[in-house]
Amino acid sequence: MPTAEREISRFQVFLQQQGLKLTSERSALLREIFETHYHFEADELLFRMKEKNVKISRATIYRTLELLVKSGLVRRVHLGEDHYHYEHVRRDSHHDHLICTTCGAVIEFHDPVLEARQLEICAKKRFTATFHNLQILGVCDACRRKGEQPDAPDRVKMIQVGALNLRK
Amino acid sequence: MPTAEREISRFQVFLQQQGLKLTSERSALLREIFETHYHFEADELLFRMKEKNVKISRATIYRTLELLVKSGLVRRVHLGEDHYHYEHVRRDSHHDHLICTTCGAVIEFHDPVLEARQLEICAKKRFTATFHNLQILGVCDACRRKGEQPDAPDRVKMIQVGALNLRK
DNA sequence: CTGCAATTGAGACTCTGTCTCAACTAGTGC
DNA sequence: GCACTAGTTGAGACAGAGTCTCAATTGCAG
Repeated sequence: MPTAEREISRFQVFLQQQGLKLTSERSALLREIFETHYHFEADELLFRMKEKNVKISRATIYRTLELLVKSGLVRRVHLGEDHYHYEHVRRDSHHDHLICTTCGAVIEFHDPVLEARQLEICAKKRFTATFHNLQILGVCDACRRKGEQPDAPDRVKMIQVGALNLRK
Repeated sequence: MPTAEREISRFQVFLQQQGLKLTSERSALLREIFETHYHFEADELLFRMKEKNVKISRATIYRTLELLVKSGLVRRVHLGEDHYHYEHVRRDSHHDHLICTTCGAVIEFHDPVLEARQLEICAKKRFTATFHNLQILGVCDACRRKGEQPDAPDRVKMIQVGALNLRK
């Protein structure tokens, strides 16, 4: 469903509020982001734009991503361990991530009970939360079935290999 | 309480299991880490070692930190937004972080209810969790009291400034 | 005490992300 | 519609975190 138009107009409103302009580069990027699913990285975006013969510089990508994060249309998430990852925000559907350290799979989930408890904790500490970020690292069902090595040294090696996989 | 000796021997056991060696550099680093409280960064460690006239290269610091993370003596955490932060693990006292985006303060907390719920979620998804990482971003009590600007444009600016502060 | 595998340091390298500045536009006001 | 100007762009230099290489060194098993 290539309906990035709604998001583009939301972005335009945001830009106008800040006295900024909607350029062709910005809308091209937004279109690319909202036509793709799930998570992406800044350099991946640069590559995809090049592939489509849309000329756009790295600086502009980073600058636009910053604006998109501020506008709330895109969210920065920590997935693997490395650098930033981004995900577009369709509605206000917040979710967290289970990350398989063996195959790198990312499973999204949303749990109202968890969210509510977090707010309770913040209230107790007189902390005004604006955002949170939860990753649970471990082994997904598929990977667990494949390799069932129980002893300690092997497990360490497995984590090592998993980390490498994560870095793509 | 400068009792890094217990951790050093735990590390040695780990190293031996892996067929690795305990060098003077490694124990010096471990001592430094366990004599300090709370969070630190790799380059900060490099600087502190230089200050103490303990010669140790950047490569060795990174290599040792990797081993320490694998051994479970040190944990990698995402604090601000940038790069890695580390914290030593005294016992198995896991905790999460509230991070003030205005002043950069880090408040640790631990909540068994939250942990239990996370395990329930993993069980439901047939995911075997080994570790998790939760940061709640927001404004701490002190910062909230200081600046009480309610209107929208200012809030955006505040978040912007907060992000800058975080980067030290 | 010896041999050798593991480790170290120095510095080159990579990668992500930021900054600069001259050239270029969006879009407001006329 | 046109001109003006503040905001934007691209190219590439730059910065900082982290990794890699390789020759020299060292821990430690035998």
